[in-house]
Amino acid sequence: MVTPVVPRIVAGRIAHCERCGVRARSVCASLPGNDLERLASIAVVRQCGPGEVIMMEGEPAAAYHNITSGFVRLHKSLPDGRDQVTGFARPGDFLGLASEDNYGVTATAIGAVQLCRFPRDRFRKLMHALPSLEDRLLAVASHELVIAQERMLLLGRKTARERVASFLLDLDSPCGETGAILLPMTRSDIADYLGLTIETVSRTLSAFRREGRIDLKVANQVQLIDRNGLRRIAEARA
Amino acid sequence: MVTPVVPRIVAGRIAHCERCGVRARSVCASLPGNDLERLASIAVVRQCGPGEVIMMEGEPAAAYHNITSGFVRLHKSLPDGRDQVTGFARPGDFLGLASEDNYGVTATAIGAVQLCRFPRDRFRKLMHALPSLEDRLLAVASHELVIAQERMLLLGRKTARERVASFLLDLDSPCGETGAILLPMTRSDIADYLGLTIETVSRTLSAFRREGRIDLKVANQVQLIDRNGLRRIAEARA
DNA sequence: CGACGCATTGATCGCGCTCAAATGTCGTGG
DNA sequence: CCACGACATTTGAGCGCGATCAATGCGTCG
Repeated sequence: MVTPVVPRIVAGRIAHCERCGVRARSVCASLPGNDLERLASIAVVRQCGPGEVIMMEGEPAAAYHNITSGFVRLHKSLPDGRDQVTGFARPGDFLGLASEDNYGVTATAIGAVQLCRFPRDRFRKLMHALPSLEDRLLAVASHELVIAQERMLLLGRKTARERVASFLLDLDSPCGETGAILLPMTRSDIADYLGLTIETVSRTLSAFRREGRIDLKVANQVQLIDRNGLRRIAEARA
Repeated sequence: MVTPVVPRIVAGRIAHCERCGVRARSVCASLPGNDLERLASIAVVRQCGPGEVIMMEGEPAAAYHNITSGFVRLHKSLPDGRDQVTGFARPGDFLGLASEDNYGVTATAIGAVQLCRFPRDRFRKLMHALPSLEDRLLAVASHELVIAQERMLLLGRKTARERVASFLLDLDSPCGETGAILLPMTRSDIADYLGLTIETVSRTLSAFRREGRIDLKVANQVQLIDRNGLRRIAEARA
């Protein structure tokens, strides 16, 4: 078994922020040492298995969460089962911001997930005491809004090819320029993210492979070959 | 000519917040009298004609805006002209939140628009000095995110009938239960908002009229008749 | 009046969905 | 090691919703 960067912590125990591998990427980065301790004091570490629901659309927003390891699917559903993934969350991402009194989306663990849970009231009180934390949250929320607007353009106006190309390029940057992209999510997740069906996603990936734009070693491992070509497709240029 | 609720103010003049008709609806509502004056001191009133661009996607985010009268179209475009309206803004709404260093969307005046312009740096400085203002902005951003997620579900997964029904019901509440809904935007705006074409929007509205769910007195005046029926369609129930 | 812009309606097309089958992948147990 | 089943992915065939192309209606303004 591979040793994770983040040390395994028993669920329910207090977080050890100073050793946390995602601190630099997360909202916690805005806090100096002693303030970080105050945040840590209200955090509870939680473990989730694959498919486990972290928070449920429509239910009272009891807590905020910060992912320390694993991937999470954020999604909304229609009564007949149609599902729209609004986003994927990675280690360091903050969940629950998109809430008023009730959660707006459901968060489901894709694989094993570890996160810090902050009870809503205590977190909000602390946020008011720590201006740099609120600053950071506003920045995160604004950034999420920009992402959301980009996704509306994708969902409302882009073709299947453009959607899949955009998706591949979005995944590209965080994973670095070398090596293949590892997809933590299934075709079904991707389809629900892009507003398509699994078949269309699969067909489009196969087409990109035939055209020499990508290489599919295994189903969940994509190597980008012709980034510029994909970029042209994604942005609908030429 | 109809006298507007908000007194006409010459462009470039300082705002008169205490007389402002939209104060209760906007971010300014979070501020007590003397703080409001500080905000007013950095505000510049601006007038825009129909079609005028208030801010442009990709350009440096030089200022925030608060609409005091008129309607605004927020949208993103693809190089080939395809356009996605990410939202409509009404009096009291705050623009520019969805920005990092550059604007993420373009804001275009639909009719005549009047707004308060806050230079970015001065506004951010003031925001840090006035916690209740930053609080309010975070609340606004969170709310916008919830709206955005709902729209992703609509754009990614709903049928044309479901989209149009959702649109009509969304417009319904702010306009009250009685009388017809006045649509300030064109069919083209609605289509770009719903990820459809003008023809499909028009056909769907006609279908709803034939089915006795709505009444179309004139093209931009819709009377909802069967709200429950529309609700069933919008939510894809039964 | 005619010209223009916006909305509606009609006819046809095509992208992406649906239904169906084949193929691949992985874990489990003989 | 292979046989087997469960499940994810790929591929194929045909269809339908919404787009496209085109014509008409309709209100406003010069």
